[in-house]
Amino acid sequence: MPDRASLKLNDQICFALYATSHRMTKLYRPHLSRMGLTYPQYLVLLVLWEADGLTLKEIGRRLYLDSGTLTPLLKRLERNGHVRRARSTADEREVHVHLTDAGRALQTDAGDMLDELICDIDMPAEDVLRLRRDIVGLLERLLTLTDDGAPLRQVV
Amino acid sequence: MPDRASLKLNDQICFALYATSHRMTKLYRPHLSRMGLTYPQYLVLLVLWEADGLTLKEIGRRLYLDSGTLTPLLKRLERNGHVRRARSTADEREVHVHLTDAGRALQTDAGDMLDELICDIDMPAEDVLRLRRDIVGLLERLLTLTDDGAPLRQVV
DNA sequence: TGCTATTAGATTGTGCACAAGATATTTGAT
DNA sequence: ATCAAATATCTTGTGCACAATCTAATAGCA
Repeated sequence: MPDRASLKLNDQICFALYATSHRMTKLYRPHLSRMGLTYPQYLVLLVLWEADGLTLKEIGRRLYLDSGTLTPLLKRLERNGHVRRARSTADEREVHVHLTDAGRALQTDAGDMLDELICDIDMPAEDVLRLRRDIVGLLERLLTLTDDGAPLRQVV
Repeated sequence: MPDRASLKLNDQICFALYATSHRMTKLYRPHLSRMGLTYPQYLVLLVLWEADGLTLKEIGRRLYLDSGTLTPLLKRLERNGHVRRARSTADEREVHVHLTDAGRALQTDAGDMLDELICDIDMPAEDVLRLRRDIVGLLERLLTLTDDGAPLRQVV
């Protein structure tokens, strides 16, 4: 008979992820707050800085968020003057999201923020890169389990 | 002059943590749902299975959650018959949280769930352990920056 | 051309997170 | 003993997450 899984809190990798993710958000919060953003709003801007004018659907695909989360979030970003939402003329089901000048301008502030946070965390860049790569490895494994869309690998 | 930080979404370790944590919760959800629990409620039970009768304050310290999150969460756990809340007689400011028989009984189901999830994820135990240790290493670094909590007890 | 299925997004409802502020109890210094 | 500070919890308000459901637009096809 194989070992039973540990039920101790501090053995759970899911709790390590949960706590670390929230703590990281907490580190960003005061900086983002100064820019008038929340953390998920900042993620949307990261996406748009790379590819402006994407649809809600595509933003959601990249961030793993659905319309129930993004619709109100994008409305707040629009109300605060960071983006503009526009129905596609070609396909009126789609909503394209475009940066405003104000939204584009925040990219510089975000760069400054990241430089500062990286300095604060003060971990060897190599270690951070490796850790990110390992976490993404786990993420990809989870995606094959929960993504009912197009699983790359079938788990036996 | 040092390199500027990358603003690409997929270079952000914070996003890797964010996405992986949510995805992990998604993997737990159907199992927990069958047990009548949400993921944060399950975390509270993990704590109580290790040490029953803790105060709200101490549960919050271990999970890095404040009373604004825990008070309503514990009320739901109580409404669903998993725990009992009781003001301390010694110090009436404190609320001690005790497992009910039903709450204690869920520990067995949780063990079965974990065995199943570990099997689904199907990663070498060694890799998972190392990854958890590395994530906790980052967490502890973050705690020294935002610090108002006690560090995680390092296991193994 | 009509009908059906699919798709994109919006809405509703529940449950976290967490900041800020209120309340009640206890502690500690006079 | 008295009152100010500290402490534990509760409350309120904002903003995610996400399941479930709805609506409108489009695509596919007989």
